[in-house]
Amino acid sequence: MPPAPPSGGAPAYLNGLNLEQSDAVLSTDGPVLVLAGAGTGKTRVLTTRLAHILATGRARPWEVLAVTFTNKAAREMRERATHIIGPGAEGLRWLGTFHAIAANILRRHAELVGLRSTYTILDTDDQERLLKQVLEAANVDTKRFTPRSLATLVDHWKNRGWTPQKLPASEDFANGRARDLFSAYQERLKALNACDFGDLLLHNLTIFTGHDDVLGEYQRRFRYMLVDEYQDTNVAQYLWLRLLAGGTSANICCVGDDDQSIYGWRGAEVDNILRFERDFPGARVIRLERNYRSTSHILGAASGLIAANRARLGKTLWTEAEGGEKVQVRGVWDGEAEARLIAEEIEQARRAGLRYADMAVLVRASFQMRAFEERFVLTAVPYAVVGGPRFFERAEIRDAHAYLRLIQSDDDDLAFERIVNVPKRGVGDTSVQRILSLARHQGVSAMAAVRELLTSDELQARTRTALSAFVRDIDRWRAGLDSSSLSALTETVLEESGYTDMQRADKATGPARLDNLKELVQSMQAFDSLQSYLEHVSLVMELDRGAGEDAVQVMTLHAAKGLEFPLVFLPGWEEGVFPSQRSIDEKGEKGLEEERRLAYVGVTRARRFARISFAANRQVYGRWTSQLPSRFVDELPPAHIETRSDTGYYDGAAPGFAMPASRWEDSRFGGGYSSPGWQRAQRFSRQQPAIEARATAVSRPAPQASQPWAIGERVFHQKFGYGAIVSIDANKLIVAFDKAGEKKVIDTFVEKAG
DNA sequence: AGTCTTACTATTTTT
DNA sequence: TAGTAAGACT
Repeated sequence: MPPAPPSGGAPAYLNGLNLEQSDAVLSTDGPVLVLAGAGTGKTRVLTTRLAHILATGRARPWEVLAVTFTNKAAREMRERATHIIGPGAEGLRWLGTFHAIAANILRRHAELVGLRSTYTILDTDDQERLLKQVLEAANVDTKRFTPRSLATLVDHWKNRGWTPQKLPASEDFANGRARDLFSAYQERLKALNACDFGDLLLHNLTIFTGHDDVLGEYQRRFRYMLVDEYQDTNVAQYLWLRLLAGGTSANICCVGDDDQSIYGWRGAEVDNILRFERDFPGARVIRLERNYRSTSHILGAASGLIAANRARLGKTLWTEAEGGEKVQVRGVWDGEAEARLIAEEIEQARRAGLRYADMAVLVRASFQMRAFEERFVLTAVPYAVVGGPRFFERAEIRDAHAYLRLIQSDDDDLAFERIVNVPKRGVGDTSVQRILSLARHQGVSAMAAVRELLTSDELQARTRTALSAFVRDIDRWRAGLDSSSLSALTETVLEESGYTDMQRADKATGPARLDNLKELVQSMQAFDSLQSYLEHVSLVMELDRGAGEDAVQVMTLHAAKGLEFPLVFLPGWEEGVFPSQRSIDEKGEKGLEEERRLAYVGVTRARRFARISFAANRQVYGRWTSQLPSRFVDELPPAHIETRSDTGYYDGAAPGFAMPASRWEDSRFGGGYSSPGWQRAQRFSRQQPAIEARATAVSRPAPQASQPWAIGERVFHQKFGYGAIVSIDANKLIVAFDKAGEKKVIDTFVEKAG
């Protein structure tokens, strides 16, 4: 603990905060909603508030729950809190992302939902493979009903807090099989001792609502709660927070900005923030409206734009930074001309003293990036694409992880399937199916099934040799876990398995993949156990890689949230592109409002200069299309913009797009959830035990009762044909086959003849 | 088991 | 247009 502030004087960490900011920091008790507009010092308020709670002894570090959405935000909060109050902040065990904290809680109470504390967290790729198996097992046409679409749907359900039992009848997939498929998937997860991202929160809800004692323990522990980006919370997260808050007088502080809610498609419910005062009657609402980032023209343009939205709490941003350049709006002939123009302006800005890293190109969708990349390469403008394909989602990284997961545990069937024949060892599809079928019949893991099959004649000799070597390798590497470092072990595994050789043989993509693997091995040096490493990668899907170069940042508008740049380019403001046609088609007026918030986020990223542009023609997926300027261009207040059109494609007034005022019915949560939320959560809690009772600790389906075999009995085998039983040893039979001779087989593969 | 060919699809993606 | 994924073919 740092020394108490000198009596009478305000603590140093309050210096430089404006009135509203310090109000938000000092109103520690009771529910508080901080509406923090773009650039108003939100992070500073949040971290200072956290530091203040600790510094004044209101709570000890482990008694504060502080949740964020991203690992980056969590890291930043921890660093800044440590900066203010020193090492005392290190005890902040409950500062992290929703998922990381929920995963911790689930580890402690896994058995209450039928999991073991060693459960694994599946990523979206594993999730889709598993769903594919579920769909195939249920004879669903996976062409018409893709695993991916079901994955999206399941995610959506879980985001709403729905278990299969709670799934509303209105939800459908594959002609009325939604619930069955959902249930089957959950059963498979349990059998694998695994859960997906959505489950982390959902299992928490099941535990909290079914076990008052557990919930009570956490409610007492968390004396203060801080929630970042509240506008992005989904229903499950909302319920989770409500349960932990324990009542309407909790010391909960939610910080957010309804105007920056851009993840509705991910399940975020702007309504959560809009109804905070109803959820917590008597809550303090503090608005941070003084902007420290942008010039008044930029703020004016952004404010005018967002004013067209209906569903908002309303804030008026202001700044003392008067003047500056007006937001420039330009029309060009086509996408190529747009890229050329922006590349030129980048060089101009650089001659005027800006660094490349001070500039960003923010696009709606990644297909827009190509034009810029091509132009930047041509004109030697250094650039960096932020986001893009994620490191941990690359095939080679996932392969390496699959090896490690299998070394960690024989039970990881998904890992087994992924790498049993990578690199090729001559274990074909048929053999793999045979293994999995045996595993399922006996209720054991695939590895166990392999071990068993090796003692029989079921597999071809060549396959058997290959699998036997594979099993021996895995066992040997596992034995090496204790004696060598994780990164050394991984190198050994990649080398000895033949994986690196396989990549070396691939002249096209091999080198890049080998680089990635090297990087992976590098990043492992920070970990001392395989367990902790695997846990880390499943929750923190990121790798800090050397940024720092002076380069123009190219990214999507979504990726830009929370960032700021002196000069921001906003290309592609055309109807259909931005706002995205699909967004409007799918979500109507709500979708449009979210697009508008995205535009608002984009404009407010700029500190000094914002340059909006649109093209009359654009090549989309190889097809030329004519574009109209975005309705958002019309909505920009003329006083804050300056339109320039060297080509005459823009005459200052784009065709009007009079949108009828929204009359979209607010059918928020599929019925029930809407009012009042707290009572709903309580009711939800009463119903849970029924589900809980079913979640017994069965981790694999019960083995099938073994058939009563008799010596001399005639049997039929898929591969060896007819024969008679010679001897019986538990589930292994020696059968004298009419054609194939005497073979040792496993009873699940034979049936009684005749 | 590996290679070639064809068909399909294509926003945003905090964990 | 391009990139992938599944199926057919050898």
